[in-house]
Amino acid sequence: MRIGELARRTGVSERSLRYYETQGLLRAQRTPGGHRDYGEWAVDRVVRIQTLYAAGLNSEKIAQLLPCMKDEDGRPNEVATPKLVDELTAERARINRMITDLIRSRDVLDEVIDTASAVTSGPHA
Amino acid sequence: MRIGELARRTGVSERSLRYYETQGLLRAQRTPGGHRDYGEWAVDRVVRIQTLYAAGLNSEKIAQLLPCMKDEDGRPNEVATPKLVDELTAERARINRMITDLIRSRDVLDEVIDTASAVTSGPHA
DNA sequence: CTTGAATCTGACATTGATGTCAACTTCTAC
DNA sequence: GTAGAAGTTGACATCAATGTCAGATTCAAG
Repeated sequence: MRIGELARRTGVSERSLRYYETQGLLRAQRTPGGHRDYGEWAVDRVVRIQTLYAAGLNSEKIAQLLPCMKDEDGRPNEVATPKLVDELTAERARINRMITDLIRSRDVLDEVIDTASAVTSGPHA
Repeated sequence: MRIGELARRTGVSERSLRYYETQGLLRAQRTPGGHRDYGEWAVDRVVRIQTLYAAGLNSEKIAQLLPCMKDEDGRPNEVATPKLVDELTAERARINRMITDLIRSRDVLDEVIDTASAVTSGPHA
């Protein structure tokens, strides 16, 4: 498929897809005329990339991580080096802190929302 | 206390504390000479601000939200308007998506880390 | 062949909290 | 009162993914 279809199917802009390529996250075959040509695997790949970006990993880490993830054949292409494992462990801790924080913030929002709802619907006691 | 101490106690840079003030998030008394003078309450306030920033809320939302949060006296100063409640509900949904995503990413990291550990410690079967 | 849609590259802009630096002022301890 | 630490404002830089635009090329369908 070409970049437009991949963008549509993943919800990621063409701009970003091209950027991923420059970051070594997403390779593409080229047509004789130079247009990118992606296989079906690209959809999963882009979703993975997005998920990892959302978790606060940067391009470099993702580029190192992707080949260590299980592929559609159920096995990774590479195994993480000790150095990478260290970095990923640190990322994991950061993600845990982030989750804790998000839950705390969500609780705050819930409280404020609940309070407002209780007031606008009128005191019941 | 003055800005240096507040920065030290909260782990937030003086630069950021001044920025919070411009965003209407943190008020300060001033000494006759113009130096900021914070009460004890400021420590909690800054921690809250940080937590909300970490959850992806921007200054404007935080500024609206803070007065609706329970204070040290256990009751909010303001109640969220319906419009704000709508926005906060949207933020809540976003936060939930973010948490889901973070957990997924954490699982991925765990898998990669476990795989690498299993390999470097030698296959046991 | 032609035409319009899609894609290409490259450059520049944006965002928003924070870093950093400069020049000046205030505070505090002696 | 003086020195040095700490604070003040204002300006400019940064980061990293993404938006946007321009000009040129390719693709696909008639």
